[in-house]
Amino acid sequence: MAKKVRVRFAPSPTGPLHIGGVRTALFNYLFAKKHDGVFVLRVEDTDQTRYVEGAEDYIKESLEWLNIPYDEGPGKEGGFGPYRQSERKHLYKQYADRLIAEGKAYYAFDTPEELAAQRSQYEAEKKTFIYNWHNRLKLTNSLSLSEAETRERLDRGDHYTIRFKSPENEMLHLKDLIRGDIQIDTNTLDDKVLFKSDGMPTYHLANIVDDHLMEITHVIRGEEWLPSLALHQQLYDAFGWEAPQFAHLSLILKPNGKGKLSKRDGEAGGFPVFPLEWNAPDGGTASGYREDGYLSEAVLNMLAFLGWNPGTEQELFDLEGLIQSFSLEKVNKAGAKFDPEKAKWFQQQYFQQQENASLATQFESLLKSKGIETSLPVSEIVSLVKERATFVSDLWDQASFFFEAPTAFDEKASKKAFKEDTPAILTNVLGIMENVAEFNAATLSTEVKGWITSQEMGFGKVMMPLRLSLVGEMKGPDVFDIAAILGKDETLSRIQKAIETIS
RNA sequence: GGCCCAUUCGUCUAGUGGUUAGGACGCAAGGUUUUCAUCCUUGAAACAGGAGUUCGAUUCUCCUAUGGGCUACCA
Repeated sequence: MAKKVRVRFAPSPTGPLHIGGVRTALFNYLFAKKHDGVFVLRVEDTDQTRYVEGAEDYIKESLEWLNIPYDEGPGKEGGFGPYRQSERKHLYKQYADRLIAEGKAYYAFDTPEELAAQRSQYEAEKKTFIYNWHNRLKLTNSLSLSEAETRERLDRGDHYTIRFKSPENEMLHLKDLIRGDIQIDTNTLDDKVLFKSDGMPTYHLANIVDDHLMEITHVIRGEEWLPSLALHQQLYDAFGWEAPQFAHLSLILKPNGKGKLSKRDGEAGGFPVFPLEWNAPDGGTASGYREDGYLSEAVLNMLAFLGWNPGTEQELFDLEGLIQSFSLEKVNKAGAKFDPEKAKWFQQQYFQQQENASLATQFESLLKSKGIETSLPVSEIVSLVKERATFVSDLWDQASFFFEAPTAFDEKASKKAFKEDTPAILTNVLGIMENVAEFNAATLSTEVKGWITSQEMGFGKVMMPLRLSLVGEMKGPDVFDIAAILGKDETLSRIQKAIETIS
């Protein structure tokens, strides 16, 4: 029987979660649910110098908003906790020691300054500095030092790191679920630091130990980790552990220009790069999809299609549909440029599916925030202008004239619509509307249009000024629908006002 | 510089050893709406280049180019 699928999303709490990270979380979630598995959140906070207050909460809130909750993680014990690496600190050292005892790792006493000096010297000679078999005996470590000297340094408390002893002349055969087979010559690999002088493990060690201990079966992570796959595989082998299967996701790139999507691109292009608005402890801020009015379903759908597609022509998927259709084989190898326009299109699709009543509630609170109290039927207004909107905020742009009478008339439109005979025409319309049997759209329409026809006049001569009187611009739903909602008094008053203005 | 990964319309992508290379976003034109938007129809738009394998390559192999990632006691 196959092992129960367990995947993890392992972000570092160094700031807000970027949509690339969100996509990684989503793919992990989809894969887990597709295989009836477990989705684990593990916080990788081994670098104390980069820890940012609030980042962990931000990550949790983002997953919650997107409705992709973790099954196990901080606050949700599942028998494999704790789920913060800082709380697992005591676990790692013994594994590093074990590697040393078996001759697979060694102590290194070089200071960061010494290494930096080595690197710049190599660079000056146009050579590449790699801390590995070809020069490790020329550096300061337990391989180049005598046993007694190593002991002495350790005993007197010298700072040290523990490095992995990368083998010479071996060809590694790695496997990636998305990319297939990858071969690496170990001669090009360096002896990575496994354990830092501050007593914390590096990502590499902590990652392998935790994935093993947490019984992770599939590691789905960003492509930036592909180069360390060789190290990780060797670590599993060194410990004699069965390695999980790996899948590396391509990166999300800038909409135009070079490189991966960054916070700056969002600022420059006027679109969010983060799921939620972020207010950093140091005062920096960044906009988020949620605060910009996007529906979480739209963001999820949009993100899923960045680097993945179901192989059919269907593009709109709810979460359940994504779970059913998802497969790692369908994930693309190449990086995808982010397209804010397509993101908007997804939003528009989902926005149109919203119930009028639900939108009306949201619109009402927006109106309230603008200090507008109204007795008009908001739900009806929403149904009239909804198809012109993509966000709740667009509703205001499309319907503000219902709540605020026009104070000016669009210049270009006025030139076209307001002619010498316009006041006389509007006065006639005013008379018709005043005496209409029932003030509703259908009756209004019949009466006014009937009159226009009887006058053998062009429709535009009447309809354009009428719209301008009520709306102020040449936009919006059917004029008679507008008039009906506005009510008799307000409609007549606006027409009256227009007549006065242009006379 | 070294190592690794990638390359189909402007963008996201489907696809196959023989196809009119399909869809979506965006763009353009037309229609509907006597407004605007929506919506509908149509259109322009791609297999990076060069070798090789093959009767035949966009599809397989190699090289080149381009793009991306990594190259920290960061993750």
